[in-house]
Amino acid sequence: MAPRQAHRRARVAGATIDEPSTELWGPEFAEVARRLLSSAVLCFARNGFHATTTRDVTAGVDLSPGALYVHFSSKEDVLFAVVRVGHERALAALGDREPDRDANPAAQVADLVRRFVAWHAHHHTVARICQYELSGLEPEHFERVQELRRQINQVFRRAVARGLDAGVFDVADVHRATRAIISLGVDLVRWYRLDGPDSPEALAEEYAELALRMLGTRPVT
Amino acid sequence: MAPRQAHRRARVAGATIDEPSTELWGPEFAEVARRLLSSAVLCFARNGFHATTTRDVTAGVDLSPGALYVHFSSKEDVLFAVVRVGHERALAALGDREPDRDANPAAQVADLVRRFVAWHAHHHTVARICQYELSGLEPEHFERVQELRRQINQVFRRAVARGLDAGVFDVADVHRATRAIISLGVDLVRWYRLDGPDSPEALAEEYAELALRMLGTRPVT
DNA sequence: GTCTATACTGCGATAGAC
DNA sequence: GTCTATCGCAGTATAGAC
Repeated sequence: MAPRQAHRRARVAGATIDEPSTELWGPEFAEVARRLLSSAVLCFARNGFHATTTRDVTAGVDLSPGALYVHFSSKEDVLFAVVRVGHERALAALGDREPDRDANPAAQVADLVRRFVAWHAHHHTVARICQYELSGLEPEHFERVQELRRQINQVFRRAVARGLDAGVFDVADVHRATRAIISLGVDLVRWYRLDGPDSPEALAEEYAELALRMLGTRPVT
Repeated sequence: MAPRQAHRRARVAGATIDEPSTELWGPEFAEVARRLLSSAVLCFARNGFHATTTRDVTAGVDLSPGALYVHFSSKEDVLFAVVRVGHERALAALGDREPDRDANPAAQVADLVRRFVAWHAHHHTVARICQYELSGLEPEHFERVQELRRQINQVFRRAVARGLDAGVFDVADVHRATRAIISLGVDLVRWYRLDGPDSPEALAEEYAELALRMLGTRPVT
């Protein structure tokens, strides 16, 4: 068997892992818990949930192995916190306003794509865990996350459906079109890096235009 | 701690796992090795590489735990075989013919997308491991796989560049456009199921059209 | 709330018979 | 080439002192 520790540290699977910001977690968690979450995000993103040890997580914030269990009930509980908050923030980033009935549907879809892509680019390390590590969740926690994912899908689907009703989109099926748009926004967590040539906002703008093209509309200003 | 075995068996992370075909592995592997690989694919796709035990893999083909090591040197060696062959087949599916200089660039890109998407849909269980489990590879093996991924990217990039040179595409940047096209083809492994409403060929056709739209071209027949 | 020490489990890999 | 049996160890989680 290969030396696991060295092996693990070297593994990044091609993705650059940027430090997640501690503020992301909000007042729901105490200071130490927040730092543990950020350490966990780095570890999970680098090596995956199952390859990460509780010692890795605590060592990242200079605590002893046992200290984790004062703040979380298990390693899975840490993962759930990361994934739940990640999805909640992504959903919140889409904006909580009711869609304006009078606004241009194409502009609204473009706006959603911009928000979604910019959030995923900014928080691509957390978002990566939200996409890649769901298999580490216990069934009940997984179900809670699925519900958030359904809500995110619904926001996009409604916007696409409105444009289709208004006759400004040229696609055969709402679900399929929505799926393709979200695929673009999700897959960026696989390759995006903050120090690359594309700022989150530039990528957001590019993908908003691609989404409109896929929907069969010309860009709107 | 939760009961791990029951926990593990219940875990599918929302994706349907279809049985991989044994023929995929080709004559490179003996019969028993091929069956072990197919069992491993199922286990890895369901639970992830690290959550899968060598006992899970051997139990899937009614062998004793130790039998695995007659055919593979380690669990990681099994993963590498799966991921390497998966990438080789995906690359081969793109076709080995040199691009026809006289052919319509748009038609050529559409053809590549069709082949890529159809392969990933047909073999979505293997393809899922190729996208999600790279972090389980040792650095040297990971590098070998990266080389195959570069070749796949290059095939697409060349085709897009040809169309751009010919003036039939309306995009600012070859790399970015290629990236978006591949994102669609890759992300389907996250949600695709063979018993769903879209056949691999139907999805391939849909995505070929979306690719042409993103490139700023009208579909060609 | 953090520490040190450790109990307990389960897994990767090997040994040796057939 | 497959089996049974097992070694060695890594890793989660807990106990109990401070």
